[in-house]
Amino acid sequence: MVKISRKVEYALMALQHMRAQRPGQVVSAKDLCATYQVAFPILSKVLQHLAAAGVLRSAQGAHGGYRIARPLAEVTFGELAEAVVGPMQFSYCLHQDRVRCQLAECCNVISPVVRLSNRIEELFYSMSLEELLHAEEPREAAIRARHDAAGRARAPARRESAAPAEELVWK
Amino acid sequence: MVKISRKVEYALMALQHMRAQRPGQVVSAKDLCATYQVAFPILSKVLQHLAAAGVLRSAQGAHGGYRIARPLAEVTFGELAEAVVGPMQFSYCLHQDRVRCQLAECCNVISPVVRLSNRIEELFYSMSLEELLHAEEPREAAIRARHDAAGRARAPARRESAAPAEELVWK
DNA sequence: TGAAATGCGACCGGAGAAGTCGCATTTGTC
DNA sequence: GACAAATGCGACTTCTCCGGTCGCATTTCA
Repeated sequence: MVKISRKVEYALMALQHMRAQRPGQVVSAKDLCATYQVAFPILSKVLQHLAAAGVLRSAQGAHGGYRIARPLAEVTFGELAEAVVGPMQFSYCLHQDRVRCQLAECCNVISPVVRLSNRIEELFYSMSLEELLHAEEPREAAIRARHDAAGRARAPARRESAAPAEELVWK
Repeated sequence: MVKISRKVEYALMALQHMRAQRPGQVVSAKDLCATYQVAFPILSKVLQHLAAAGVLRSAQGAHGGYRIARPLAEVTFGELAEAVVGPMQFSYCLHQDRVRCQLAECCNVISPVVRLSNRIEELFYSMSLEELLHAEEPREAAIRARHDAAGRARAPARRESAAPAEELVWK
């Protein structure tokens, strides 16, 4: 009855990855897809939503990509979820106009359901992404390392030698 | 991404109703359906699950029905949800054998997802039904009163006069 | 000018939830 | 003993939403 949306998992995966990059380092959706075996269009859309919500910053064009826009300690899980899957509707009861809930006339649990929804919402908006993603497990570090090595092999020291990484920072 | 299942709402409705009955008073599924405009088979199944979980006690046969088996302060929302919709699966990650998650090989968010799931589970198992249903709103009291009045009209003082309510308590 | 990236909207298929049907079983009452 | 009223339970259907796909526009670097 409570399932974390796949899109939210993808968002966490992307942020977990970016969190460990050098500051200002850009990661393209394509790269992330290759590393984590996710279909491009869907991960792409997730990243776009995160960018629209101000969690990521995007850069179009060649050598574009995404990077973290705000410290993850300042972003809550609730914000992330809402950015990726839209406003939360915990219950049929709570539809704005209540038009979808045919029980409205005789419902005796509106206040309990509201109470419950509030508790869940509080939880989500009290957890920062930093708290959630902290303490990367060895397994997770290994995956990222593998990805980074592959990236260097594919584009041998191009960015690193031709231009300092700092030039990739947005102005 | 988090929606309270309709069945859980039905369970809360039934408990909210029974909570206000006299101790030992039996309520039939049919009566509840009539009051709250819920299809009989589905509400019936919800009540059966609650009975199987020990939250309600059922009595078959004529004048049978359901009543609350344990003080609601001792039953958590988590128990209720699990009874009604089965064991919670917060994420694709967490399937026991992990066979359903094709990302397992390269997933870098297993620990965050577990952390998140635990927080939600803690919340659900820390809320008692008493806490959730307490302080019935005027609106909810009115609905129950309407139901009770209708019940007395349909079966005029039969149980009340012929036998004390206490005789309906399970032995 | 072309390649590489994001941005975005329309569409499709499948899993799971909600709801339906039908029948067996139990129990009180006449 | 027969009947009525209730729960018990499993198989089936219907529908909604989510994950995923496709295609094209736009931006930017070299």
